[in-house]
Amino acid sequence: MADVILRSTNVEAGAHRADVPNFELIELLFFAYRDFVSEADEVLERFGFGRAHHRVLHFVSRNPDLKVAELLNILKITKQSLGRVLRELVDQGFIEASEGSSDRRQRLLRATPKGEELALELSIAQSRRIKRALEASGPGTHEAAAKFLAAMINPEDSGDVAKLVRSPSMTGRRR
Amino acid sequence: MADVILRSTNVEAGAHRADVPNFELIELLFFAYRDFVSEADEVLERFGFGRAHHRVLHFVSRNPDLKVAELLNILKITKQSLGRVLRELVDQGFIEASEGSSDRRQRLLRATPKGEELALELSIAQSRRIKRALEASGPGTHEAAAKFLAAMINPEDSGDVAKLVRSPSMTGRRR
DNA sequence: AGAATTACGTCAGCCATGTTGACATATTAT
DNA sequence: ATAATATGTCAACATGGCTGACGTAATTCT
Repeated sequence: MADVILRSTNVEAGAHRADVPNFELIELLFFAYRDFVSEADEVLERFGFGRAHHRVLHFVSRNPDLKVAELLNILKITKQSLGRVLRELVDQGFIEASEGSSDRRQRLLRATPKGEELALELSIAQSRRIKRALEASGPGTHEAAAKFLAAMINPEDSGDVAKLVRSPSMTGRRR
Repeated sequence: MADVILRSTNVEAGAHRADVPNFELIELLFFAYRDFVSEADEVLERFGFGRAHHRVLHFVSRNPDLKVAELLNILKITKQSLGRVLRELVDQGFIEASEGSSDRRQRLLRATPKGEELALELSIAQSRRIKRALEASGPGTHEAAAKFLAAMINPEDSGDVAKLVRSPSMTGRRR
């Protein structure tokens, strides 16, 4: 399989302690995320969906009446890219859109029961992996990991994200 | 502390505690990884490279004389996908290939000095974010985060990855 | 009221990067 | 000698990003 060789020297003579790259976490993030996102693939395949659909469905499901602009801000993609997958999700009855109450230009997105079901199935699959990982690590790992990951997020977004992660359907506008 | 409150709706009446998805970590992983990988984009753009080039260069740089098959196993992509980006990296002098000593069919990949320089620049940029995140979190976060992420990796690969990540310059052969 | 801005959608095309399948070449193993 | 292996390559296709341009309805500004 992967007979892998690693080496230690990568830091030249004058390199500062602060400049020594943390290869360990760089690589662990890569491998962990690689396997984490692939977790849902089989489920998605049953519906002819890809990872883009997963992301959209997830955040819509978690934030009922999410506005399109907010979703774009979360995903950091263009409206054209979003448009394609969102249209498929709406056409196939996983997501529905309603008119904004105060502002009728807005489309408020929410998952249908069918959409909720799929979103939940996907979340449960990914959560199984997380649960296993947390159990394999020591106590307090959950808090430490959450803190670390939250601190990895761009500070401009961390406010929104904090709100988003902890209190869904709380439409926070930014700056 | 990551004061996070999971939403209680979304879990039907009969749902087991074990089936309550960990939305917090699912979303933190998404946001953290999103910003983590985007970190290197500006640097890569200077060379007309994308994230695929980054991944290839990173693992080749970290594992001199890496075999093509090993690289494919790390990245979990097809040789055709690898071929394109690898060719560009070789053509432009960031990676060079030599004949395998014991098996002359193999191509042993390693970064050139130019390649090492770029790989290091990219790693340092990503490590700055990691360093900041660790400093913002409590002591012991580093170990906890590493443990958690390692445990998130598919068990079939975790052996390889463990070798890869933590024991540089160790010509480990397995299975 | 009229003009400007905003929220959203859409058409068209391009690019990066993944996929499958088939086939070629050299080298090594049986 | 034959088979298996390591790698490369051609061709076609899918997914999911992107930019640019333009349209429409609704809201806001003056």
